Amino acid sequence: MTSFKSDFLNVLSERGFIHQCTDAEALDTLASAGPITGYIGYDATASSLHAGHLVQIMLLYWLQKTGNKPIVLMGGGTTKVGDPTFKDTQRPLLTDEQIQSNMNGIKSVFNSFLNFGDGATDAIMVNNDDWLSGFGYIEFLRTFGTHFTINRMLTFDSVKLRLEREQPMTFLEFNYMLMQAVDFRELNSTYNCVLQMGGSDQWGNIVNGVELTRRLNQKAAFGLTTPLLTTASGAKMGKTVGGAVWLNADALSPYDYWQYWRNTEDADVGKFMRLFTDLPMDEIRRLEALQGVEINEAKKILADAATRLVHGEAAAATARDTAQKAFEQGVLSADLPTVEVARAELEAGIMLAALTTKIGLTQSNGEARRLAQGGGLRVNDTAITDGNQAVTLADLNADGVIKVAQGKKKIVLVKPV
RNA sequence: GGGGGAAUGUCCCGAGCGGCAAAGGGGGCGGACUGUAAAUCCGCUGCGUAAGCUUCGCAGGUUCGAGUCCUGCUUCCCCCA
Repeated sequence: MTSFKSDFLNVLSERGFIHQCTDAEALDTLASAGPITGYIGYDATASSLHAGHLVQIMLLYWLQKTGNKPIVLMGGGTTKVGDPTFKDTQRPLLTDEQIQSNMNGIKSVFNSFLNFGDGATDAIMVNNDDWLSGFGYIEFLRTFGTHFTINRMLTFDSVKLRLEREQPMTFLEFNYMLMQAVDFRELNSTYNCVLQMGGSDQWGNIVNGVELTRRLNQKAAFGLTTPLLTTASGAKMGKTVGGAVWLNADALSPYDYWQYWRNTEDADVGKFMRLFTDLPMDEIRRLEALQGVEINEAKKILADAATRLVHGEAAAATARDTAQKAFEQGVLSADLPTVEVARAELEAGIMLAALTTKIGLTQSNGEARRLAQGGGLRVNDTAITDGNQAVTLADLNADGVIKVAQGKKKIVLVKPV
């Protein structure tokens, strides 16, 4: 592994963030000379970012930690077009209202990772709608269209893939890469931003921005991408029982978030600690070397550190404590996910299958029944194989709740009200 | 403009002589084994307590019966112009 002069690239490099870089040497020289400004763009396609975005967020985190200025670019404008990169089909267009509300949801998570403000290395957040929407069509074409050739655009993998699979790509989507390039140029003009980062799938888009900036602004500009992340067994990252691993607490509770990291495969522990925590490298090297049962300790530390970054120290501690009680001591903690059910319903007796569906453990009664048959449902730690069995107030435990579990890891406390 | 093909189980791929709730994968979930891991093995994977109900691009039609045949429409692909 090459050694760099700048802290920034050294950290990224030893932690495994770097996949490709347009000119690592020149970027290193620049970064070692003084603070640089870099940005990453996020399109507002959902109301929360998820674990898949985390690598990129960590890039901004380290950028700031090593004395540089991060810009968070909200894709208010680009989301209106929709990024076609490596997608098979066009996604439905979002309305302005949806985009706005998604952006509001996404913004909050950055506060946990970055310090925003007016200082030299304080992070700022900008919205590309501010400049993109202002362009007239002809003006846009004349200003930027002349710098892109169709010949070149068609050679990008992101476009080629779609064409080779004989899937249509609309002209609208085809314009996305221009808009992203314009973003970089705009940020370079306004904030002297010299670096765009992103996932490896963004390489083509980033390179376009780098070239456009160099050409129009006659300034140095760099691009850097992170490797595509999969777990050691090849699965895509960021999925869990309930769906994506969201970063917003209202989309995924800190407890579930903690659980996600706790369940990391052995082989991924070191990699994840490098990428998703700020633990010192010495400690990571020590922890990832643990073997067998001992590596579970490392996983807890990983979960703690990762949760702390997103949800804060207190939430991480609570999550760990809750998990420890539930899994290691077999004790219930009041902090487990709790759902309130009308007392009257329990009094009358509610079918187990209906109950699990009601509290979100299953999607339909039929699914619940099948699950039960396979031994996947338990009430107060007793497996119930008949989904039609009634759950009543008699099932309340000493704490006045009913513990319903789907499998071994998904536990919900039912509380009568 | 002409000719030929394709759309299947609300995750993906993909079989399907007129009797099909629809083969097989992948993925996901559950169980066993373990260490809240991986690998492996087993089970489940449309809705309904049930009778039953609703699915194969959309709308009609033929038939006792249609994913399967006919007509029209939509979308996509290929070839010719």
